[in-house]
Amino acid sequence: MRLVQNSLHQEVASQLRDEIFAGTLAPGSFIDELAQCARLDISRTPLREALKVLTAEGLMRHEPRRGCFVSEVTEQDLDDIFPVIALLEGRCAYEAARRASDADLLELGALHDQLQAHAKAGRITDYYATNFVIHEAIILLANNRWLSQSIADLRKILKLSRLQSLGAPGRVKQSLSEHMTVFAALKSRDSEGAEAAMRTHLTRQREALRIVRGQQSRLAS
Amino acid sequence: MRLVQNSLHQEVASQLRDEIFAGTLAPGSFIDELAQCARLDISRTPLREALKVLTAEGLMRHEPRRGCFVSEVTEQDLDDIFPVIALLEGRCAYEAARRASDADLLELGALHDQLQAHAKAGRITDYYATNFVIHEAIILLANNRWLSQSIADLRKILKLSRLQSLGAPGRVKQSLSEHMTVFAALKSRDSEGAEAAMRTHLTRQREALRIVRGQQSRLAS
DNA sequence: TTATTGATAATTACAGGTAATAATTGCATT
DNA sequence: AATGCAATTATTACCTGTAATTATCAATAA
Repeated sequence: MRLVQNSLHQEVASQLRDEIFAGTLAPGSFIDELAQCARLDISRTPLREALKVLTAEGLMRHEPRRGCFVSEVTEQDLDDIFPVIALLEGRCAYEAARRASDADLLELGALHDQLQAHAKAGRITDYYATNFVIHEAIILLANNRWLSQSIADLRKILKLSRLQSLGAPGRVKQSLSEHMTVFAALKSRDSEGAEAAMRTHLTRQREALRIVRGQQSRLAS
Repeated sequence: MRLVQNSLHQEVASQLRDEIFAGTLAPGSFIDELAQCARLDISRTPLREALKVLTAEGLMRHEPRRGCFVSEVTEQDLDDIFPVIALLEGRCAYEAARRASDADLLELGALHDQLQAHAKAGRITDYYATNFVIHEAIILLANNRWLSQSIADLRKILKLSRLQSLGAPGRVKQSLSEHMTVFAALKSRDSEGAEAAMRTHLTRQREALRIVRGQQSRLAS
């Protein structure tokens, strides 16, 4: 039996990462090392190592002799990232259509039933959760470590900006329909159809997001 | 005027990265912290911070309480990575075909003349260099920060395994021809053609590599 | 001879101290 | 009153010491 506790700097990185995703550490905010050390009750070494990790992940930006700041995601970043994720997850769908076993498709089917139920009942949070699980499942089916890694890296940046694309009017229903199209293509082992449908889904996601953000900025002004 | 010297840990990370790419630090090798500190004449803090960065980049693997090891790239990794890069650089070519100005194409033309000259003269090293510049130029023309970033992340892993695809018989000539096809598509603003040609180029690169590696492993056994 | 256990040595992980640099504030000068 | 300079403060960057853990090696028992 081997019980290797994770390094403290990993734990700290994980903790800070979650706080960034939760918005507790807001984009642009400065990280006061001593304050964080006091708050987390650790010394400066593991904190600084954690900050280096988060910086390498793109979640923070480091200015020498000045300190670390939580990264900010611009509209331009979103415009850049979404097409790339669409490309990559499209490829996942393509591969998934070729590799998925009947058992895999059965599991996916159950997930899509859930998705449909959540949509019908208006349970947005649950819809988000199941939606996430479906995307993960398709990525997993592609069975390509580096494809997954690339997507995960980019999704981390998206997560930083805490998007709420389902807030757009009618978006849940539309999203569901797109998902069902992807799934139908997977079931019929139509790899190119699955790829195209997944790309469409993510492109529409970006458009829905633009609408929501447009509303929000209009409200703010 | 603002002259911010880079942090020591960044310098160290950069130095170690170069040594990994050069093969001085071989894949799988253990990093003795004290020995490295002595060699680089620094203390343990900046070294350890650098190791965290390289680990986050995927160039090293960290085992708690055991230390850092240079990552190893398997054939499976290559099989996974190349299709993803093909996808991403294909997209770059697609975008480049739409965005390149006449001046851009003129510069690219000059680079392709160089490439052709190096190939004809059998200057493999120069061919590699110009080939690299052309890829970079096309990536830049796509004008998508995160697309570039994703490619760079993956290329770092490839670089770790010090590939020599041009060692395959006839590969230089074939590679040149593929490049000219991409360039022709760019010149005629044929974005889909450019994308397809770039994908073909990188797929063939993987095949050439497989041949070279096959020969090498046969020699080794 | 091999396996297991205990002691020793080597090395990582974390803490805290010192030095260097950037930000800030107050004062003086224009 | 505003601006520039200087002194002070705050904070990062780096170094080193100590504790904790793992690996190594020898000795003993099966």
